Amino acid sequence: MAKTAPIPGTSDIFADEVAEWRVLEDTARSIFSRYGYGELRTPVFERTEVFTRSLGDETDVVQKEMYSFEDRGGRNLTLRPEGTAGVMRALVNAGIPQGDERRVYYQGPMFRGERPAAGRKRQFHQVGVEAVGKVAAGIDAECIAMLMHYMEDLEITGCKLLLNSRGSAEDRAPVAAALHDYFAAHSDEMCDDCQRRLETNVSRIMDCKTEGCRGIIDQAPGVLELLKPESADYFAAVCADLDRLGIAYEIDPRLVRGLDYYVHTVFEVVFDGIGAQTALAGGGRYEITFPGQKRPVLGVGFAAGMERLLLAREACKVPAASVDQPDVFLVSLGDDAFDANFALAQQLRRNGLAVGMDLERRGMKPQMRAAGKSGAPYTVIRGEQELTDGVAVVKNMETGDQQPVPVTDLAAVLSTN
RNA sequence: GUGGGUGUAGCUCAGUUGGUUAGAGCGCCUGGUUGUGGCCCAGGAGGUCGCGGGUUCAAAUCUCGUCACUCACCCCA
Repeated sequence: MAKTAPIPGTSDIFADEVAEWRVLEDTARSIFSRYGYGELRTPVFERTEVFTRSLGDETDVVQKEMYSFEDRGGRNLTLRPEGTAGVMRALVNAGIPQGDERRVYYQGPMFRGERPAAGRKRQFHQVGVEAVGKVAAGIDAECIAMLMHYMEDLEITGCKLLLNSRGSAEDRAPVAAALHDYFAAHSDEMCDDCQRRLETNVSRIMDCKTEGCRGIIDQAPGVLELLKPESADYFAAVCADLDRLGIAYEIDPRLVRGLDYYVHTVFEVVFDGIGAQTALAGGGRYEITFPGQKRPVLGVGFAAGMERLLLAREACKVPAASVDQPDVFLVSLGDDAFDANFALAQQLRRNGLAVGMDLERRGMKPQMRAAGKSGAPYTVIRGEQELTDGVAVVKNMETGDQQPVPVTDLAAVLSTN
């Protein structure tokens, strides 16, 4: 059994579960297209530098979570740990005319070598969107509204939208310096982790849950107050847009995202009840500079963890999507009827019907059991008598009513029911 | 990478202070006279007790190791 188990952190997804995945995918396509986003499918692996350059060399993802390998040509490749970098690479490669904008969404597997836990896999799936190019100021709020629209249609209730700003690229150094100064002054009161973060990633300290650090964090200078006036104005405009769209949000100065490319608006949708993980989706505005490109490419987007959306829907008691079931189940009495039904099944399928049938040539009882279990609303029964009469008995499995129907009319009769 | 919990039938799990043929429910198969599912009844198939050492007359049970699953830390979707 262990030998056939999938690699740790990966899983096999069977039909009943796939039905749930389809809900996520279909809903995404339906909603995102209304906002002008079309699907983009990019490779699951890229040159490693596509990720290291855009996510940032110092981020945890790049430092210890990437599945990297060398291919036969000696190229250093990496299984994508997130979707944005590859999407941006593809759009840049395709070329975006000056002053134009591209809107795409994507969906598919991502890979990170972390220790698996509830809502965290090594091969996990994200559905995300990116608006790239000349991203107008209004896109931040529109994009967030679309995400909340998605949550709503997925019937995920009780989730919360957190909002913050990182300021512009020019804000980053001064803000980090200010935070570093503040926390350095209190370093002796902080936990070991935060002392380490002080040197590696100051902003992460804001996330610390340790009792002793909380007091210090609460007194820390707010990131928003440290921003340049233009950046603060930008953030205020995004908030005003959200108010206009009727989107509820909570400004969380402690919200930090793990990737370096974010600027200005960052947001996260959080939900309690899927283990230790709380983030269902996250995103923001970003800038990525590719080798050979003079200017950074701008974008706004988000990604949602599909496994987590599934868990959240479960926690919200959303009824499971139904799996595909046959429209009709064929039951045969005797070898002649079996042979006739074997051919009939094929014919009905060509007429667009989903047809089930027991191929074991068993007795009628097991066939009827199989018919009932299949969930087919109708059963078609044929024996010698029906064959000579050129009819088939159509049985309604719910009411138990049955009627002889000419075989030539079967497809039509079953299709209308 | 660091810790905790758990590995017994296809699934969910019992298995008493180590004791010989390892159980239940669900599911599956066959029947309950002629060609009718769900309910009920009877019977049946199915297990290297995760794997490998050790202790013992005797190990599913104790011990060590290992692997897997799982939860949490870290971090994130």
